[in-house]
Amino acid sequence: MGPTASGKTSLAIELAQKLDAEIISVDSAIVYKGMDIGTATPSIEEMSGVPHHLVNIRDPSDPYSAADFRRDAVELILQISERRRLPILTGGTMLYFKALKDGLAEMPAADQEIRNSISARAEEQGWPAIHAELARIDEKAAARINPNDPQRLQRALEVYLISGKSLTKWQEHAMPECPFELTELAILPPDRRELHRKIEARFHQMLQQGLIDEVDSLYRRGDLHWELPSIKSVGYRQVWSYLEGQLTYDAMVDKAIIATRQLAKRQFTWLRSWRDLKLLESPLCSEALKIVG
RNA sequence: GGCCGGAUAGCUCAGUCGGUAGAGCAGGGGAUUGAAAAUCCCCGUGUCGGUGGUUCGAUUCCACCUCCAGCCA
Repeated sequence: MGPTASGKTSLAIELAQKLDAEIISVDSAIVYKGMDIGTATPSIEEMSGVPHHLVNIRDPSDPYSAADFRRDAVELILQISERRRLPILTGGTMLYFKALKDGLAEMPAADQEIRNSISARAEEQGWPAIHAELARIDEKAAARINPNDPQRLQRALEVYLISGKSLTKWQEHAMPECPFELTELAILPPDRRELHRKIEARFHQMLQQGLIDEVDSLYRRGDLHWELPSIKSVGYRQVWSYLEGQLTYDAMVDKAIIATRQLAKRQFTWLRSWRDLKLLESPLCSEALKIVG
């Protein structure tokens, strides 16, 4: 685990080579096809023959979720173990790690039509009205969810509309245990300013590698739009706005770098309170090997 | 050289009819159960460009200076 631009990918590959392991990506953007440059998906050469899983498995029009990840990761870990090899999970999507470790309560999956109808109502009546309705059917969820948080309000109401049972009721079920023994290792760069410099340099590098063209070919498909999780991801969202003429080139570069820094900050927040975490200050393979033991 | 604006938080700017000032963005902290690279919450002391003057008191009024932008020559 580690924030963006901390060196997870190359460390994981080096470890995998030394331990005869396979890599499972834990990343909500790397899963999408045709999104390689902006997600820093390792190239075939960088993978150095190490098998990678959950990379380029979804079309950007088809949203992936934490529940999808948990299901896929559990299955892959079992398969890799059967081959008598070690699975290494690496990435920066902390909710996915948490879903694997602590499980997810059983409940209905997302339903785009219901989401659309809730959004349409919010458009008319405002999110506070949605919050008020949620308070009638699920007092606990309404108390917990901020009235300004459309995404969580929508989900809580959606679960009720699909199943007739409140989110809180579903969450009262025991979470499934993690069926595996985990060694949890994180890179936590000690100098934020240094990480910020790396983030900036890396975005300029992505531009040189052809990020604009990559996003443009998604843009020109015509069936994708800015509300999709894929297109909302860091870098893609800003280049998309630039292609639409909403941002100047300079503003796009600025905003993309800022969004990446903010992503790194949220990743730090997850990691600071993570239980049982072994910390590395920099992506050093020898130290990591010692910890994995 | 003359005239006119401007100079206030890291940035863009508001404001103080004279009682030492606040938004947005950035940045920091936190939350996180099928969108999570998402979504949301909390956090604002800074020689108010410099030096003098008027005043009980000046970031605010006045003078000069410095720098930036515009117009005129």
